[in-house]
Parts: sequence; structure tokens; C-alpha cells
Amino acid sequence: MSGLEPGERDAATLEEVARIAGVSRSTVSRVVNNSPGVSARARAAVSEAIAATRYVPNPAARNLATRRTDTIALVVSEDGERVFGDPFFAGVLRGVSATVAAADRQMVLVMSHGADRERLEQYLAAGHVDGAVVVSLHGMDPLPQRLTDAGVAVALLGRPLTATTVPYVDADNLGGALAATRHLAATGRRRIGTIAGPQDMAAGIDRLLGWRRAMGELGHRADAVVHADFTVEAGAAAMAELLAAHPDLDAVFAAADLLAVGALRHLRSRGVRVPDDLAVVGFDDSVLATTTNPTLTTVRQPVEELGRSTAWRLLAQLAGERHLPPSVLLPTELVVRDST
Amino acid sequence: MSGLEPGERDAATLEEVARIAGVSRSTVSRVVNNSPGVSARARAAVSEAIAATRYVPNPAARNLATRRTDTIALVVSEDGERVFGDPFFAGVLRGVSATVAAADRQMVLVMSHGADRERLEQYLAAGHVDGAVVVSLHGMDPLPQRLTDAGVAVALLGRPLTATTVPYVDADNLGGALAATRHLAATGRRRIGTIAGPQDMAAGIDRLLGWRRAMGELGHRADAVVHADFTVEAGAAAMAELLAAHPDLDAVFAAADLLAVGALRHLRSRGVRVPDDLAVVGFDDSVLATTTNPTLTTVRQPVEELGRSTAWRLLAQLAGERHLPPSVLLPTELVVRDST
DNA sequence: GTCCTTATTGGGAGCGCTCCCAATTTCCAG
DNA sequence: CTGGAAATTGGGAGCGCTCCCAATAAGGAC
Repeated sequence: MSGLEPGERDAATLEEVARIAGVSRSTVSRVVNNSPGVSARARAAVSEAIAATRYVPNPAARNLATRRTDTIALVVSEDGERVFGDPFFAGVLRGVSATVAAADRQMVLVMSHGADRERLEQYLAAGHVDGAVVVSLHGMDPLPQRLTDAGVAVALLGRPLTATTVPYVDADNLGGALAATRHLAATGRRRIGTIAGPQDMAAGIDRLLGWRRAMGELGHRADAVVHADFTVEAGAAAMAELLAAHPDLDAVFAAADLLAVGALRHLRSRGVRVPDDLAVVGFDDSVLATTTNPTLTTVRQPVEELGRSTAWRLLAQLAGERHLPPSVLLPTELVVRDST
Repeated sequence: MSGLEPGERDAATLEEVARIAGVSRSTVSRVVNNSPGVSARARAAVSEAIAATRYVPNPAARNLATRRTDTIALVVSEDGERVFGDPFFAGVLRGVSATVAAADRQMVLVMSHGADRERLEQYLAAGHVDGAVVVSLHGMDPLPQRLTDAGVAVALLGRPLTATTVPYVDADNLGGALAATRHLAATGRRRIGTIAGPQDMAAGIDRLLGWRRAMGELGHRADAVVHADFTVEAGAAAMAELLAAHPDLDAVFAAADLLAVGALRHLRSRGVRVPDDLAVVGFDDSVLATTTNPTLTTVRQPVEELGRSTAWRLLAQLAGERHLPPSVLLPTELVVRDST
């Protein structure tokens, strides 16, 4: 332990600290874990020995002895797409990891591939992690429920599309779409169409529902709908289709910023002025929203808070807290910029 | 082990498999680890018992017994900024995690905060991870070298600015800037300025060096330089400053797509046509590059490959491979779009 | 069948920690 | 000082796995 050379890492053990401090291993363990029942004198001696040896508890030994892992798995279901683009994922990751770290647990990242699903399920079900935050944006993904059924504590980020016992956290997509559409009406628009996202995803469904509800409230016909995947190209094509079918449109609500960028592109190529001739609203408030021309009015979804809340929900469950909400909906917020 | 209820996760142990298969624990261990010296008969019996019990080895027990951790830490140095924006980080993460998973190791994510540096260093130096991939874009960050000095196997993503023994991987920022500036010259531009990134980062420095070298080759004056942080606003302000000082500019190389977006914004507000009056090149090929108007000519940096190569370099070192390169430079690639 | 070599098998011990309960010490009241 | 209660301490055992070496079994040559 003295004079460490690069490559030599003989970590101090609890027994070594005990020897140096002149106490038993139990006393050292009590000090390390802040347990009561240790005299001030012993505590001081142990603390000195710990500082002198730079002792750090061995997580493997600890996990084995306690039969706990203090590990949270972040499972990213990656079925070959990057639906909302990477900005979403990065924010979620920051939120989850900060919350897990603050709870003194380690976070293991697991990218889930279709081929490895079976193995991943077995690994998680075997109890080698305390629980799993699962990020799955396709609402029909069976993984969260399978894990829950196997006894894994799970919190899901993204609303599932089927009845489930898995607790989940999502943004208020419906409320955000509602606010966006109302805003368009408040600016005087009467023919408000929508480029809706994929209908196998809760975000796609809920944002369309929000738009429909607002249109119902306003007494407007809710017939100007085109569905699109979450890409720029699909957004441009959908905008073209909308205009062909509804040439009198004066606004469009796009279910993601990416779609809105595509719509802007098409409108520009047609010489349609935004927002003078036709207003555009997106959804996400991703980095794109302030880099387009005009800058996008959009609905902000709190991606980092999504991560934090999902991790919190799991940790609370693991801590045995009672009466936890089966689902958490985080507020979205309309951000008005130049496109409306 | 039979009839598991949710919440009950009594994982099968090696001893249980041994009992069911009618062999010793050593035989089970040999089968699980694919060691030689097991009869086909015993191997079959063990495999059946494993399938029946859904046995998964306990990583903590394994780590403790072998004194290995099979864990790679991904340390993200987060000194309060998101320099290249989140797209960079997400791509790196995918690359690192895929490589680590393919090597049958688990990846632990650690966000490094200034306040927790001491504790993080101790944890990593205590030998509880096999090694660390450190993502640090500020070239003066002392963490990688301190970890290496403490005996931690480290591979650094991002070129350091001081002499170091830490192996690192970076993109060829200089070469990319060179190619970008040459491309501008090849399109007939003669007054080529640059919006340079922060000079406490290798990316900022190397991209400016590449621009200078190209200007030197071309025999043009390399005096139209303005420095900026990597934000859209700073890019717009830098473009304004460049035009004020050099009103005859006919091109600008921006050291990041974010800066280029800011430049485009300013140019539009001044009625400068891009690329007719003034051509613009960015760097990154982030999602922004195809969503701006006009779409950006930019230098693609292989973010996912950056992650993969850094993880590879660390794993190769851990595997005891000889003659490993002290640094790896990944090629960048000019992607021509509508802004030039 | 005997002997020798090779292959296979099994059980003890250790990895570093926690926890339990018996042993010891300390403190306070009478 | 004595006795009892409370606080502190220590050491054995176990967590689930790997590894080592002795024991056993199998195979082949003579």
C-alpha cells in the first residue's frame, strides 16, 4: 500500500484498516457505515486509518454479503430507431444518472437489442440489479411488463399503450398539443391541421388527441390530419400532402420539432410565408427550435425531469414507500417564438 | 425457485445447479466458464440444470473470487457545459457501450462533478473497475493523468493540451478544417474568415490550425479570425464582428455547426445571400446541418466511432496487448451541402 | 489382468464484507 | 463496593463464486 507504482493497485481492505486502527473488523464496518455503537475514540482511530490507507469499500464484497446490489440498470430499448433524436436521450440520461448517483447507487447502462432480449431478461430477473429504469417509447414493448412479472422493480419512461402494472412517467403530451392548438386559435388561425406522429407510440397518439380536443372545443373541423414518422423528410412530405388536401390551411401543429422543420422546408419551397400565411408549431423544444428560420414556437418537454422522475419513482418503490402514484405526468410548456 | 411470485427473486446459485445436476460445484463452474476437463455427460446434465433453474452467475461473487471487476467506468467530465451539444455525447455513449458490451463487461456511467472529484478518484483508484474511458473536452483537465498516475487504466476521448502519458482518441480536427477551407477555395472563395472555437479546447485549437494551414497553402492572408464559445448566439455575434472588420469576406469556416447556424442567422438579417454572396462551412455534421436553410456544408466527425475506438484502446490495454498506439486520430470527412 | 498416463471430478479454502450474538467494558444507582 | 443495565466490542460464519490440488476414473499398451 505504500509507494504505489502505476499498475499496482493493492486496495486496502477492511481487515487492514482494522489492524492499523487496533480494532476489530466489525468496528471498522460500523464506522464506515455510520452505525451507532462505536466510541468516539475508536471512531477517530478508524477514520485516521481509513485516510492513511485510502480505503474504499469493495462493492463486490459488500453486494455479496448484503445480498443487495446498489445498482440501477438503465435499459434503453433500441429497436433500431432514434425516435425523438438524440437530444431527448441525452437529457433523460442526465436526469436518471444524477438521481441514481444522489441515492448512492451505481448506474449500469444496458442497450437492449432484439437478439439479446432473452439474456437481458434473465440477467435482470436474477436479482443482480436492484431495479431498472426502462426507456421505451414504443408503447407495445413487452419488456417492462415481463421484467415486472419476473419480480424486477421497474419504472418505465414513456406511457405504455396497453394496460399495465408497470409504473410509468411521461410528459403531458396531450396537454401540450392542446395548448399548442389553442395558441394557434388565439392568434386568429381557423384552419389548423396537424402532422401527427406514429400511432404505435403514446407520444404520437396523445399529441393527436390533444389537437383533436382543442379543435373540438373550438368548433373547428378536425379533418386535416396526415401521419408521419419522426423525420424531417416525412414532415416535408406530410406538409405537402396536407396542403394538397386542404389548400386553405392557415396553421399546422407538428407532433415533433423534426416534423416542423420538414414542414418549414416545404412551405419555403412553395413560397408560403411563415407565420404570415401559415403558422407552424412543433413539439419538443429541442435544439432545432432555436436554429430554424423562423425560430419555432413549440411545446417544451422536460426531458431531464423525465429522467429524474422515473428514477425517483423506482427508488421510492425500492425504499418501500407506500401509496406511490402508478403514473406521473410531467407538465409541458408552450414556448412562443417566431413561427406563430 | 419454483413458482416465483412478483417480488420474490431467489436466484439460483451455483450450488443449487450442482445439486440438481448431480455434480460438484467445480464441475458447474467449469461448464459455465467453458473450461476444458468436463465430460459430455456432465456438461449436458449441468446445461439442463442451468436451463431449468434459469441460473445466472452472480457478478458480485464472481468479481470477489476472481479479484476482477469486468466493469468499465465511463467518466463524463461535466464542467458545467455541453460543448458540442448533446448529439455528440449520445453518439459517443452508443459507441462506448456497444464496444464494452461486446467485450462482456458492464459499463458504469459516472458523471464527474467538481465537488466529487476527490471521491471519484479514490473510487476508481481502489481497483473496483477494470479501467475508465474518460470523456473530457477541456484539454487541461487533470483527471485523466491523475487516474493514470494512481494506476487506473485510462483511455481519454479528446486530445489533451499538455504532455501526457494517457492514451487518447480524437477526430482529425485539423485535417477537417484544412479540407473545409480548401473546399471554400476550390469554389472560388478568396476572402475566407473563420469563427474559431474556445482555445482551451483541442477542438478549438486544431480547427483554427487547420484553417491557418490551408490559408498559408493558398497564399491568403489569415487575419479574419474571431473567437467564440460554442453557442448559436456567439456565432451570430462573431459573424457580425468578422463582417465589420472584413467587409469583403466571401466565405467563413465556422468551428462548429452551432456557430455556423449563428452565422447564417446574422447573414440573413444583413441580407447577405448564402452561398451566393458568402459561403459557410460548419463542423460536426450534427442534426443541425440538414435542418438549416440552406443546409450546411460541414465536416463530419465520427462521434460513434470515437466512442468505439476509445473503448477499444482501453480494452486492448487491459488485455495486455503490446505496441498499442499512444493516440488514435480518426478521419473526418467533408460533407458538401447547399451552403457552399 | 496389470500398470501407467491422462482426463475428470470433487471438496476445502479464500476473496472482502456484513451481521449476529456472546463477551467485555462502562456507567450509574444504591 | 456491588449489582444491574446499557454500551461497546470482537470473532465466527455466511454470502456465491473460483481455483488448487488430491483423489478417482478412464483409456490404452503390454
